[in-house]
This record gives sequence, structure tokens and C-alpha cells, in this order.
Amino acid sequence: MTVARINRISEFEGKTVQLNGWVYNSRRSGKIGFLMFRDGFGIMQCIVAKNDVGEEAFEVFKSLTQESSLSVVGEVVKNDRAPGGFEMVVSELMVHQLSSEYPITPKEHGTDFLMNHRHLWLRSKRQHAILKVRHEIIKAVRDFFDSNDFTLCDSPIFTPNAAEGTSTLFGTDYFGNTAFLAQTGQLYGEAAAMAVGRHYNFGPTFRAEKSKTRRHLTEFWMVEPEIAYCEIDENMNWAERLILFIIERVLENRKNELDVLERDLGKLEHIKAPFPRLSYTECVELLNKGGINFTWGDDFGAPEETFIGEQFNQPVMVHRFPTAIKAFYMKRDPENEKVVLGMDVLAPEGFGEIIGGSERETEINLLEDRIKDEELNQADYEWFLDLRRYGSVPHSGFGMGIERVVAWICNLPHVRETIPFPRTIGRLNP
RNA sequence: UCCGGUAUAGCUCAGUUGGUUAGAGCAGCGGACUGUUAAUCCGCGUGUCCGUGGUUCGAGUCCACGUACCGGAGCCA
Repeated sequence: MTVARINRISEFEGKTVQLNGWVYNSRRSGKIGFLMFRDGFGIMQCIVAKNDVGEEAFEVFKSLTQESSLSVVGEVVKNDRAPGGFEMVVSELMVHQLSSEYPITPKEHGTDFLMNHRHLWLRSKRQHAILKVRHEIIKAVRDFFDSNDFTLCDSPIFTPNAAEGTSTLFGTDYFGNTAFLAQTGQLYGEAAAMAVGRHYNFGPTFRAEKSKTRRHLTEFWMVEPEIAYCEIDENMNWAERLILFIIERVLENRKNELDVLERDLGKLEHIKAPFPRLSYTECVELLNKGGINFTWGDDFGAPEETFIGEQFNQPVMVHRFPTAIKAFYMKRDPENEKVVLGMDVLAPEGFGEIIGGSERETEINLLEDRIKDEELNQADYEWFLDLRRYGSVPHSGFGMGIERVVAWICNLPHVRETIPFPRTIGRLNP
């Protein structure tokens, strides 16, 4: 018997096939049953009529509970009354396991309850759609870099040093020493870029920030390209092209999932280059003109990011931030030493920062000074300083948080639904 | 960490100025129905009212502390 998958069910119209899966929901109207059947690839309505399957099999159907596992055999037919346009007229049912008292009903539940049952919640239509979009975004990211001659070089998760200050690091015992979980792969990325020219790194990162917001996780996935012989404007070009490529791919392949999520596609279709590029100083002027009191030198908070984003309805690239609020490795602007050549990308619709990056400092003396200023241990960074001793070149890169991009593309209010098993300050389970 | 809010049935919630026996919908179980779309209709049940202490003749209701969760801030991707 041919085993079909629901996402390709139209190829099997008129044929008798088997489906392997689970009960999503079932309804009955006398001697005809409607089985919403989930196979992991999609959901399809299966018709179980007593006259077709016989008394015994109909009793089996009646005993099915939500999320029981089973296989069904039947003919695939077109029918406009069925959600999705196709349904199966069942001739045979094979139960693998009857589940009992599945906790997640088709009715409403609270966030905490659902998060406690995250391992089961993933089966629901909405969460399934998010998983598919997340996958599409990750695949787009990799395809984008792979097709532009970038080389993936994985950076370590255990690290001896801090890239961006020590207060937000998770420490673990490493044979009597402390190892920190990587909060970025960037310093290793710079080493890789000097080896392969164009590099990207993609992996989990860890931040022990005690942040309790809709935009923070303690464990999140980040893609970090690093490019040799690349200055800040070209860096922004790469970020712009990457975002456009992701949106194009998702609109091409995941419209159904975005429909399930009730995403307004117009807002995504409307995104096009060039994205507005504003210096930090120009943003401060924009904020003050807009009636938001903001002092030059402070870092943008969520309200400021939202305001700037709302002025354009496009991703906005902000560049040249005050030196004091940015990491030690960012290059000072040769035209104004109060600012560094950093750049952030703010997503529209109030989703805030999705990318942070910069042109990197190339002068070893300036780096050593900044390491001292930040009270970092220079010995930990000697290998990194070697990159400036042996063939230092202008180079740039950025980091893009996958979960924030997924939240924006799917229009989700909170990043906790963008990753299969979120880790936040208050949650380590399941 | 700070500010605000919530905690009552398996789930989502209501519960009046403090008053005697704490409710509804859904889920579950049984029944009716051959085109349902979170189906509908009939019948059946469930409680450490988050914990501890206090005020009171009397506390689910008021007060204090604790805990958990939700929303926001700071910080960041």
C-alpha cells in the first residue's frame, strides 16, 4: 500500500493510499464520521461512513480520542466541503495507540499551561505553522550565504572569554576551570573570515540577562556573517539583501502557514530596498521632533525603536552609535571619534532590533585600550589580537537573531513561540 | 532587579456591600443524528477557592508576608 503525505495529497487524487498519523479532532453525525487527521505534514479530513467501513470499524472510529495514533486507508477525492479541498473516503482503520485525556483541547488555554505542555503544544496547527516558517527562514539564511561564496565555520560553545562584558555569561565547570557558554561567535568569526574571506557562523548563543520581555530568551539562535575587506556600507548592503531574500523565500513557500497565523501578507510584500539608513544622531533628531525626549548618548529602548520603525514601514538601518554604548571591537569612525561604525537593523511594526553589527576595529593599540577600558582580561584576547598582528584588514559583520526574525515574519507578540523549546529566565522545562 | 496585575473544577473563567449549600462554558462519559467545519441536541460530575498568618460572630471576598505566573522597564539579537 502506498503511504501518502498530506502536503502532497493532490498527487494522489482518485487513488487509494495509506496515511500514518494522529487524530487531530473528530466529529460525528449519526452514521457518518469526520476525522481530522494529522500526519505531521498537514491536516486532512477523512470520512468514515458506517456503510463503507462496516459496523466493527465504525465502532473503532467511535473509540478514537484526540491524538490517538493510527493509520487509515482510503480513496483520495476532491471535495469543496473539505478544508483544503481534498478528503479521504476511509475503507480501513488501524489503531496504534489510543491516547487518553490529552491535555490540550481545541478550546482556549493560558500561556503558562501551554508552555508546561510545550512538547504536546507543538502538534497544534499554529505551532506547526511557526515551526515550518522557522525552518524556511533558517534554510533561506543558509542558502543566501552558501550561494554568495560564504563558508560556514562553526564557533565553539564553550569559551574562556567574554566578548561583550561578563555580567551576562553562563559559567559552567570545565574540569576545575570555568568555561562560559558563548554569547556570540563573533570573535571566532573574525578569525574564520581571515581564513576564508566570507564566513558565516550559525548556532545557539546564551545570555544570562535577567530580561523578562517579549523579545528575550536566554538561549537563542544567531547567524553571524563576517566579511574580509568589507566596510560599513557594504555590511549594510549584505544585511539588506539577506532580509529581502528571507522575505522572498517565505512568501514563495510558506503562504499557507502565514495564512494559518493570520499574517497580513501585504506588510511583508511591501518590503523593498533600499531600506532607510539613518545615523544615530539623525535618529535622535527624529525622536525629539516627534515629541520623544531623548538625550544623545543614551541607548535606544523599545519605545524609541518602535517609534523609528513606525516612521518608515520598512526595516530601518541605524548606524554610527556613541562609542560608550557599544562593544570594544567596533571601529571608531575616522570622521568622528565619538561614534563607532556600528549598525543595527530595526524591523517594522514595532518588532525592534533584529540585527546588530559593525565594521571592526583594525588598529591593535585602539583595541588594547578598549579592552582595558572595559576591564577585560587581555590575556584571554591575545589570540584575537593576533588577527591584527598578522595581516589586519578592514572587515565587517553582523549578527541576526533568528527568533526575532521569526516573530516579525509570523507577527507573533512574543519570541517564546518562535523556538521549539524556549529558555527564559523563568523556564527550563520541558 | 524594579513597577503593575492575576491566582476559584482537567481547561477558560464568573462569584454582588464579607453571610450560611461556590457557579457557567468547554473537555470527559452515555445517548440521538449520513456532510460536520472549535458541529448541534438530551443526560451524568468535579473543588486544599495558591500557601502561611491576621482582622471578624462569620473570609473565595478585607489586610500582611511568601510563592507562581502574566504585562511593562532596564539590557540586548
